[in-house]
Amino acid sequence: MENAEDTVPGRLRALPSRLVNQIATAANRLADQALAATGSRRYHYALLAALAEFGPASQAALGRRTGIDRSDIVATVNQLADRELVERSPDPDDRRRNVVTVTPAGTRHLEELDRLLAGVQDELLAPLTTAEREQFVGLLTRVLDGAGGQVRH
Amino acid sequence: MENAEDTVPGRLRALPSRLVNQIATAANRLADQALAATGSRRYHYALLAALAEFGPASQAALGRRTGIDRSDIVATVNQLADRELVERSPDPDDRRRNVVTVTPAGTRHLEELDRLLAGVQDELLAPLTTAEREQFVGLLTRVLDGAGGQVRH
DNA sequence: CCAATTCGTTGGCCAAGCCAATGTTGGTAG
DNA sequence: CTACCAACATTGGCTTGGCCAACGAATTGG
Repeated sequence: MENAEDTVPGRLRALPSRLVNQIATAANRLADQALAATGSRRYHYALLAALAEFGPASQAALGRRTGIDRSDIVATVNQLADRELVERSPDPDDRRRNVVTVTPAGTRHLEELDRLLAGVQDELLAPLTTAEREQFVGLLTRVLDGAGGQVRH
Repeated sequence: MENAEDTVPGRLRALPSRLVNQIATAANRLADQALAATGSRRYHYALLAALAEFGPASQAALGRRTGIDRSDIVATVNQLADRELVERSPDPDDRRRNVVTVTPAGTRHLEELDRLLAGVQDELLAPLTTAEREQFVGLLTRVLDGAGGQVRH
C-alpha cells in the first residue's frame, strides 16, 4: 500500500462546498442566459414568484420571503413597475407600507420565466434519472434546512 | 382547471438551481468565516491546494487548474508570497514564466486550512448520514461533469 | 405622550469574476 | 535572420451581487 498522505487525490474537487459552488456558478450562468432575452434577471423572477405564491405583500415582506435585501427590493420593484409587471400602491391600513401586486401582464411574464427556468433545471439535471433528481432535490433540501439555521440573522 | 395549490407548492424552494445557490451561499459563509482567523481566503486555499496537488507551476497554469483569472492569480500569489507561504521565481527554462512553489510554512498553513475546511464540510453535511453524504457527493459530481462542459469557455 | 420599531429609500462598500491593454519572451514560417 | 504570432505576467478597470448604515415618515407599545 502506498502512502495515502502524499497522494491526496483530487483535493480540490472532493470538497462538497466547492462542488456546490461550481454547480451554482453553472446554474446561474444558464439561468442568466435563459432570462437575458426577456429583459428580466433572477431577482425579478424571485419577486414575481414570491408574489404569485403568497399574494400581494409589502416590500419588507417580500425581502424576508426571498432573502433579498430591502434596498435591493426597491430597485427590483422599480424595474418591474416600469414595465408594468407589478403595481406599487400605498397601503391604506399602514401608510408606511407599499403593497406590491402582480398585474396580469406580470403573471404572463412569470409564466414565461417559469417555462424558461424549467428548461434550465432540465439542462442542469440532465445527467440524472428522474429518481435521482428527486433524491438530489431531497438531499439539497435537507442540507439547506440544516445549514439554513445558520444563515438567518 | 388548475389547482394552483396542488401543482405549485413552494415554487421558489422547488427549483434545484435555487437550492444549490442558497447552499453555496451558506457554504461560502461558513468557509469564509472559518478561514477569516487565518488571514486567508478561498482563493489562497485554492492556490495552495492546487500547488500541493500538482506541484510547482506557472501562474497561468495555476489559473487554468483553479479556474481563477490570470489577473486575480497575480494578486493572490502576491499575498501568499508576502507571507512567505509560496515562492515566486523566474523559470530558467522559459523566462516568460514565474514558477510558484509552496514553502514549508505554506504546507503547514495548507494543512491548517484543510483541517478548518474539513470542519466546514462536516457542518454543511451535518443533516446527512455518512451513506447519504457519499450519495450527495456522487450526485453533485455527476451534475457538475454534465454541466461542466457548458462552463468552459 | 414618549420611546422603540417598522418601513421605504438613498447611498455606499466590498469581494468575485471578468476583460482589455501592455511589455516581454518564445516559437516558427519564410 | 527577420517577421510574425502565441503565451506569459502584470496593471487597471468594469460589473454584479450581497450587504450595511442612515434617514425621514409612520406606527406601535409602554
